[in-house]
Amino acid sequence: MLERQQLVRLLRQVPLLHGLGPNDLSGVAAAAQCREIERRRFFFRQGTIADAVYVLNRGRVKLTQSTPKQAHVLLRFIAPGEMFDLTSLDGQPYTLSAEATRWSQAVVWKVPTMIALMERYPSIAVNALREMAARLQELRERYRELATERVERRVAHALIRLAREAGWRRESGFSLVDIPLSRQDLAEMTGTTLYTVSRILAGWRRDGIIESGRQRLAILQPSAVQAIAEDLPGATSGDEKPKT
Amino acid sequence: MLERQQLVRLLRQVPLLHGLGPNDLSGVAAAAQCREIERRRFFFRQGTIADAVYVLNRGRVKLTQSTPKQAHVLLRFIAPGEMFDLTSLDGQPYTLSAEATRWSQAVVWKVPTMIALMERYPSIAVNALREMAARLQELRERYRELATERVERRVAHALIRLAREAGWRRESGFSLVDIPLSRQDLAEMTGTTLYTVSRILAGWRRDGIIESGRQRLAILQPSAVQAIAEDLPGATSGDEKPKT
DNA sequence: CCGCGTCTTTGCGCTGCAGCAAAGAATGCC
DNA sequence: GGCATTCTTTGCTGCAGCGCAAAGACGCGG
Repeated sequence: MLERQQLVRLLRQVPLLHGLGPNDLSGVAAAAQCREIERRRFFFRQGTIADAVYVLNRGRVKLTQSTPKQAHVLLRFIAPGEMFDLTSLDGQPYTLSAEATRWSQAVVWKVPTMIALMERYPSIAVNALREMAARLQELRERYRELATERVERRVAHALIRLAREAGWRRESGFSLVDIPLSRQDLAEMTGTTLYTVSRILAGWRRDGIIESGRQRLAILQPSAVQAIAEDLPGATSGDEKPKT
Repeated sequence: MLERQQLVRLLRQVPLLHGLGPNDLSGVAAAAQCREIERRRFFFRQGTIADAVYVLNRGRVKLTQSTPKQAHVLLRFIAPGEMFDLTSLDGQPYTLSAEATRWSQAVVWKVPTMIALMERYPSIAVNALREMAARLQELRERYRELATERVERRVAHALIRLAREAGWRRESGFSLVDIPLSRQDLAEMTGTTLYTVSRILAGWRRDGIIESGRQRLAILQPSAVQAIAEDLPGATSGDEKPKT
């Protein structure tokens, strides 16, 4: 658990609370609770009542949605400082689950508390809007991809996003060390199957574009991945497409 | 154009402004502008700077996103009273286009103006958050569908949503009269092609589930559409699926 | 009322990808 | 260190749905 002072210092880094002065922050901190959970445990699960707003402090969280018949979709990862996607302010159930991919710590406000804080410090609400707008934007983009692009390109896009959000720059390219990322995960991010993902990655590995192992992945040639994601020349997947 | 009084009366119906008193509303109205456009014209287009927040007053608006290579995705329709999805508060370009499907009128605030209003009347910001959360929720659901369900079921879901948002109840079922809805539109909503949509609708028409013509569509048996959308018994598409 | 443009239908061939199955790797646990 | 578990790879088969082509229906404007 955290001391008040420590908590305030942390909250200063949180985009949701940008623009608040030290006194304000202290008030906001006073209304917060703190939760820590182990790897593979859930901050909340789809179906339970959405009664709180979460901001991740340390660790890494995976937001997923699942269907009655056990098909899962991986929506996004949350990095420290980010707010978990909020689903409802009206006591509806969560429509997604938040699972820690490793030990994680989050700051939590009850929904009515947070609404009161927003009424008192409107810039919190505006910050939240910004963050929601950005999420909506990204999801729309992925939706369009899913509707219009083939699998290989979607996987390439997924890697680019992951590298941006959680990639460590190395001598050559990026490695995605922060997140244990299985083929299954990638499949659930891109709307395909683990088999197809495995085949695609195998191809890229043969071409020296990536390096990959069990739950690990490194991008050796970011530009090549980019080329596959867009429709640039230099895409390697076998057939060249001669422009007429 | 509208008189101030008339505008205030209209704004009273707008969810975004719920909770504001008459004086507040008058102030909000004073900061607003009004735009009217013809069918097939755009309130704004993807790529131009997002400098305003829109609330539809009368008419019907279609939000679409398109790729460099002319593939289009139909994100949603906006009904009177609804806020257009906001894409950015920071001077980024719009990532979608807003086209009137018929003569439409919208109330418009410049982004900095709206932010100032939100700082002054925080409940506007909270209302906006609610609306954004709902959008995000729906989009997530559609994303999951696109990733996990087959085309026929996605189309059924699209019809259900349309009926809820814009359907007129008739003796039997619903007719979707408000929106000229082509096969192409439905395809762009569900991530498929107009051919496939046409074939699916033809099948349902044979089964008496719907009635459809050029840009028109009526649902005769809502429960049958529901049955296809979920996996209920009574789905008609040829093969029964005997539960083992 | 005719002709033209737009929307819709349907036949047909093709392919990207799903989805078993089964054989490897890598890892963790006792 | 060895066994069990979990993750990955890869061959093979099948089919849902894409997408061309061409004909038909509808509705609008003149």
